[in-house]
Amino acid sequence: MSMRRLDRTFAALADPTRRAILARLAAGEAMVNELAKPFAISAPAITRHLNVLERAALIVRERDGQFRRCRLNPQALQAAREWLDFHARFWSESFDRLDDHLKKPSKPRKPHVDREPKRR
Amino acid sequence: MSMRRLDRTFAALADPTRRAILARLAAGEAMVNELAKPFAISAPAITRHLNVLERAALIVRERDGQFRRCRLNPQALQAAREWLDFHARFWSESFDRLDDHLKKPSKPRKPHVDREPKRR
DNA sequence: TACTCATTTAACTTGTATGTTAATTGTTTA
DNA sequence: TAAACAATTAACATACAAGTTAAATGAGTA
Repeated sequence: MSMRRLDRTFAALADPTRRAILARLAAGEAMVNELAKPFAISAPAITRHLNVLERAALIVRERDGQFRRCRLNPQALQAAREWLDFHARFWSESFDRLDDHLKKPSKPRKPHVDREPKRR
Repeated sequence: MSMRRLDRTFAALADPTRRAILARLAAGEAMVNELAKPFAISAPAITRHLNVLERAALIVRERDGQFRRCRLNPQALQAAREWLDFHARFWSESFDRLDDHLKKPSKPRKPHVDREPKRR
């Protein structure tokens, strides 16, 4: 799995407009102008969001006469899901180990640091 | 769940350096200089990545003497996981419906007549 | 053909992300 | 106390993200 592909997937998901577009497409295919309706941004801005989603392989576009039909590519979420699922589990295990360690320290740690990190 | 929080989480995950830092931290706590070792970027750049991760609540930092100890916050992945899991399932259902639609046009179905696959 | 509609591209503006080096803060140690 | 070390902040450069308006492209229709 390519790092860049994950980069693109996560970056595409980091925008609320794009997540909303994906949520709409989950209910079924749609044309660009329908996807644009809920948003107060220009048509070119929508086109750019769709470009980002397409480059991330999250959607597919095809011409349909005068229109352009958009639909989801459900496989594209998989890589991101796998990364998250794997790490979520791994993190929990890491924390279980930390718990054990804190409950039964094999040797005394440094004394408690009673200081907050400095805030600016 | 807040949109902005998801924004921050996904944006933080969109960078390979930050994902590598998280992967390292999954193996256990670490000080900043240890986290910085694998990367050919300056210390301030690492600090900025850690700031992004902290603002996304993916990590926690605390001073430990001369050092600063970093560890994961495993809960922070949850919102992103939930979004992805929900949508991944929803997308699949969406595709199942599409399949049904393609396989069962309005006329009574004829079980052994297979339609051609979707055109590209 | 000319007109209209859907969408994209071009050109530009603005804000944010990511990196740098130099200086600063806070802690440990000689 | 002075020097060394860890990490951050300051100040700056550059690249990219995301929005705008105006023009171009491609398809349907009078």
